[in-house]
Formats: sequence, structure tokens, C-alpha cells
Amino acid sequence: MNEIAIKKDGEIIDTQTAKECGFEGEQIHLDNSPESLEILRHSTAHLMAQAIKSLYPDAEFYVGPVVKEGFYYDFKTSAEIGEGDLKKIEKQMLSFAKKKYLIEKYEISMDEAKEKFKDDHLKLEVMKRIPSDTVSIYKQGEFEDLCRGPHLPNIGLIRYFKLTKIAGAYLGGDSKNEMLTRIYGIAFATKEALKEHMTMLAEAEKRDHRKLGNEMKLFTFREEVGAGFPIWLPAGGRLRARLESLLFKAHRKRGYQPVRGPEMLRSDLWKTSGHYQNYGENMYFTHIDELEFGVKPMNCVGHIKVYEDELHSYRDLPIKYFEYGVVHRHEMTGALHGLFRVREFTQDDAHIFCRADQIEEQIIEVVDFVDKIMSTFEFDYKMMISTKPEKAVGSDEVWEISTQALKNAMDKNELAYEIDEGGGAFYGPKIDIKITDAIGREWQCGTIQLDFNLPERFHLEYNGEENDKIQPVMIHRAILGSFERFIGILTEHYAGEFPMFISPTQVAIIPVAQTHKEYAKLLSDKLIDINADSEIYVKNDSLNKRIRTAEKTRVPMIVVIGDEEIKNKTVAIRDRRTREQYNLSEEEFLKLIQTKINEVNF
RNA sequence: GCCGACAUAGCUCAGUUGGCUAGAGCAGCUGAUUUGUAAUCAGCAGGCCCGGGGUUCAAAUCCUCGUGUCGGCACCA
Repeated sequence: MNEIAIKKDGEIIDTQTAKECGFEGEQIHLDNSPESLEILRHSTAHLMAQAIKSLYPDAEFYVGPVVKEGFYYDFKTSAEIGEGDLKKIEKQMLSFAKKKYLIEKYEISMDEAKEKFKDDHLKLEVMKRIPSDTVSIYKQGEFEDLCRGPHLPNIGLIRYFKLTKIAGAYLGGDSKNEMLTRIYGIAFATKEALKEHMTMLAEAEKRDHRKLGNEMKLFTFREEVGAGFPIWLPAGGRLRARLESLLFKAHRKRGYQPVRGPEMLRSDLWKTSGHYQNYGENMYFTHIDELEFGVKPMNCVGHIKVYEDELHSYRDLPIKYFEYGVVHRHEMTGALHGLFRVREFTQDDAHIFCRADQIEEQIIEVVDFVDKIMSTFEFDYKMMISTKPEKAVGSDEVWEISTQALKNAMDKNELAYEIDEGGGAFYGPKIDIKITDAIGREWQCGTIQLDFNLPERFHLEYNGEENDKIQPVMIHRAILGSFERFIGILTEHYAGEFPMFISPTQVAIIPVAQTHKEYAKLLSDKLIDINADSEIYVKNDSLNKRIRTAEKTRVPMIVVIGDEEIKNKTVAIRDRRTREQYNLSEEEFLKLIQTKINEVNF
């Protein structure tokens, strides 16, 4: 085992520094522990820089940190580097590693450093951000880099790595700055760990909802339709309809009323709401009869108009309106990504108009609603409170009150949350729900937003006990976020193997021969009666072929029927997961399906 | 929007340094076969090679402008 660093007072110190300062502490060996990988990957980033410098001598380097999924280095060179060059760089890295250069460290003054890197404007940029008078330099062979470490003692220890991606990145993460080249990589202490990681990446790729959506015929996109406008195919339509209907019932149980606003509204209204000023660049507008209309990017204004349709008493509150609201938002081209980021989507949107003293109970009720849904789909989740953003309407005081109200509701009910400073909506602070899927990735879905501003802007009111006019509070909330995004996430979460209750097709029926078609149709009708969709595979293919075809659709259950089954009024079931077969009477079978579909209640 | 890559049949992909009639598998259609748990056999059809414009005797192939997709960055009210 190689000692690569020590841990002293919780701090990781590389061997170079430890020797220099005479420190001693707990030894860190080269293995796949987080501390060890951090050092290894950081040094691998340097080795990559060394290789790049030798291949592209004019290269200048910015920063090369370790990140969650490995490491990267940002640099600039006059040469054009593409995906194909990664292999070449890897090869060069290996050949340097074989030379087993020691990684040496020394300190110099900031002025000396500026002189040393005077030809590298990126390094000078880095130094501008370092407040100290001295900096440390790490040297391996001819290559020297400004760095605070920690590093491996020897680059010969770097053996199992892979350069994974090449992309552009803004200097300092600011889109006003120049764009640099960024190469991502990953490194491990053992060959097995690297292999496992690559397998995991392949698994994530297999689950990609864009690929599965295409294979399973859920949805598609077409160039001639326009970027970011999804087309729902029959199978996707069925899946979506199931989700919608489950959720409809759940809303009704909780006292929400279905309503619907128009797809576009006069721009004057968007000016009143503040969307025109704060969100206009993402909106689609159209002019007709000398009037300007804005296609809705949110549903709140429509729901406000529903609220305004009659006078409300304090006794009526809370009033809850919900709508599967279709919205259009002009997202930037580079942001579009399958169903995850689109320009037209449907939100499971609702607005709760309530009294100030009802805020807490309403927030808690929504949080509970979220919990029911997310746990049904086996998602872990966490909540974030987002505060006032740069672009915002309303006074600081109102923002302070509403942010505090959200925190109070969470604190009082001992719900854990994190703070996202400046991440709120322009009209109010929000609680975002971030879910974690089956392979550990995080997604932002639902959101609960507290809004004092729109009621003010639209002069909403209700009659109080003294027959006085009081302004209601508005809570905007979506639980799935959007059907598009949520179905995309579900697809990856389940790797396409949707549970029975939302699966596009519940059962595939395969008659052994043509003579069994009639019974198949009979079964299929009985399934429709219990709200289950089935598909009969009657094509003139071998039995084996039809089973294979059905399996590939990832249908939860396949039933085969032949002479046996018809005689005994049974079905032969083949399970998707286990591929085992068993027989059930027709009655038992229908009951099983019914149970599986109805087992879910949000 | 920015950096880079890519776009060939419904889908997945071949297509030599620009050069004969642009190919394959799957899916589709037709016929034979009537099947007991992951691919029966044979035949047929299917293409404005993403769209404009250009270079060339000759363009799927080279250049250019769009459109779309992918990987990141920035964005995500």
C-alpha cells in the first residue's frame, strides 16, 4: 500500500507538505476512499494538463478542480481539439505516468509567480483571485503548475483513468467572459473500480428517456415541428392519461376545483402581473387586430380571473383551483434536453387562495400531498427554500414576511430543508422539491410558492368578519412540476419498466394459434371493464417471436392462452421480471390486475 | 445564447482519398407455415443522403448560411 498523504486535524496534507513542515498524522493510502480519490483525481488533472502542454505547447491553463463525477481542467489553445483527441491525450498521460516523475512542491512569492507565468494570461487570472502573498508550485518533470494541492507523491501512481468528455466552459462560469476548452475525466485507485464506474455510466445511458421514449413509442420530436415541442405517441398518451386521472382524483379529494384559463391573454394582463417586465423574454407574443397577446408561460393569471368571477367570504377560504395547464416558455436552445427541458409543457398546476392565518396548514397539506406521490413512486426527496431573486416584484418587507412564513411552516413541523439564496420566483419565495431517482440522480420537480404580490397587483379581496375587504394570500404549487419532465424522470427511474398502475399497456395477450383469438378478445374486453389496457398479439409470427416482441415493449405482464386455458378458463402468466410462468383462473387473474391498478391512491 | 461534435430508409447503422444503379439488419407489405413461453422461411417495397446557396466535368462526401440533435457552459421565472 502506498502512503499518499496524511490527515491532521481533519485536514488532508500531502506527503510533500508534511515533509516540509514536519507534520505527522493518520496515513492515507491510495485506495478508493473519498480522501484518496480526491488527491488522485486532482493529480490526474495535473497529469492531463502536462500531457496537453506537451501536445499543444501554446496551451494556457485556468483551473483544474475535482468535482463530483471526477475532475476537469479548463484551458485554451489555438489548436482545435475534438473528441477524437482524447485518446491521444490519454496515451500521452500514460507515457508520462510510466516515467514516474516525482511531484515536487515549492513555494514562491506572488510576484515571482506572476513573472513565472507571465505568458499564461489564464494563470494570471487565477492568481488575481488568490489573496495570499505566496503561492505553491507543484512540479512533475518539466511541467509546473500553480496549485495549493494536495497531490500524490509520484505520478506513477496514476494508472486507472479515463477522459470522458470535452466541452466549452466560460472562464469563471460567467457567460460574459471568454470560452475555454474543458476536458472531463475520471480516475480510480483500482482497475475494477474504474470498470464499475464505466458500467454505471453505460447503465445510465441505457435508461436515457430519449432512447427509451423512442423505443417504447412514448413520444417523439420532429425538426419540422420545432425544437422543444414534444409529440406524444399513443403509448405515451396512455401512460400520461393514467397519471392524469390518478392525480385528478387526488386533487378532488383534497378540495381542489378543476378550472381552465385561456392559452393566451392580452398583454395588458401580463403587464399587471409583472410577467411582461420580468419574464417577457421567455414568452411568445402575437399581434392581432392591433392588440398584443401573450401565450401563457404560467397559469396563475387565468386562475386569478376565476377567483375574480365572484365575491368571496372569509368562510370560503381556502379556495383551491387546479388545472393541467399547458404553458409555453422560450427556453434557450442549448437548454433543451429531451422531455426534461421543453418549450411547451403541461403543469399539474394549482393555486390556493387563503387567509394569512391559513398559510401554514396549507403549506403542510401540500407537503403531505407531495410526500404521498413521491413515496408511491419510490423517490427520496428533499426540500429547498428559495429566497428573493435579483429580478423581483414587491417590497423587501413583503418578501421577508413570506419567506419567514415558509420557514415557520417547515420548522414547526420539523421538516428538514436547505436554503437556496436568490433562487425564488419573481413574485415570491418558494419551496422546491428535489427528488432522487433509482440510480442516485437528483431532479427538481414540485414547487410551492408563496405570493403576496399578485393578489396586491390584481387587487384581490374577500369579505372579512367585519364585512371589511381583505387581501388573500396566493400559494402557487405544482407537484410533478410538469407531466413531460416527470414522465421523463419516471422513465429513467424505472428503466422503462413502469409499474402496472401507470404502464401504457397492462397486459399483453398472446393466443397460441389463430383459433384462440376469440378468447383473447373476450379477455381483452373484460380487462377494459376493469380499466386495464391490453394488446393482443395476433400477427402471423411464431409464438416465440410474439413473446419476444411483447417482452421488448416492457409490458408488466404477458398472458398466453391456448387450448388448455380455454378448456379450463385460465390464463398462463409470464412475469416481466422473473420470466417465470404460472397459471391463474380467469377470475383470479382479473382480480390480480384490478388490485395492482387500484393499489395506488395518492 | 456560447464552445465543440453530429445529421444517410419508420428505427439502428455501413458508405474508401469527391467517381458506376447509395447498402445492411430490424420494423412494414405479400405468400407459405398455425406454432405452448425471447427471433419460421421466401419474396417485395421503402431514400430530395436535414434544407438553401456555392465549388467542381462530377458532391451523401468539399465550402457557406440556416434548421435540428448530442456533450458541456450559461440559463431554469
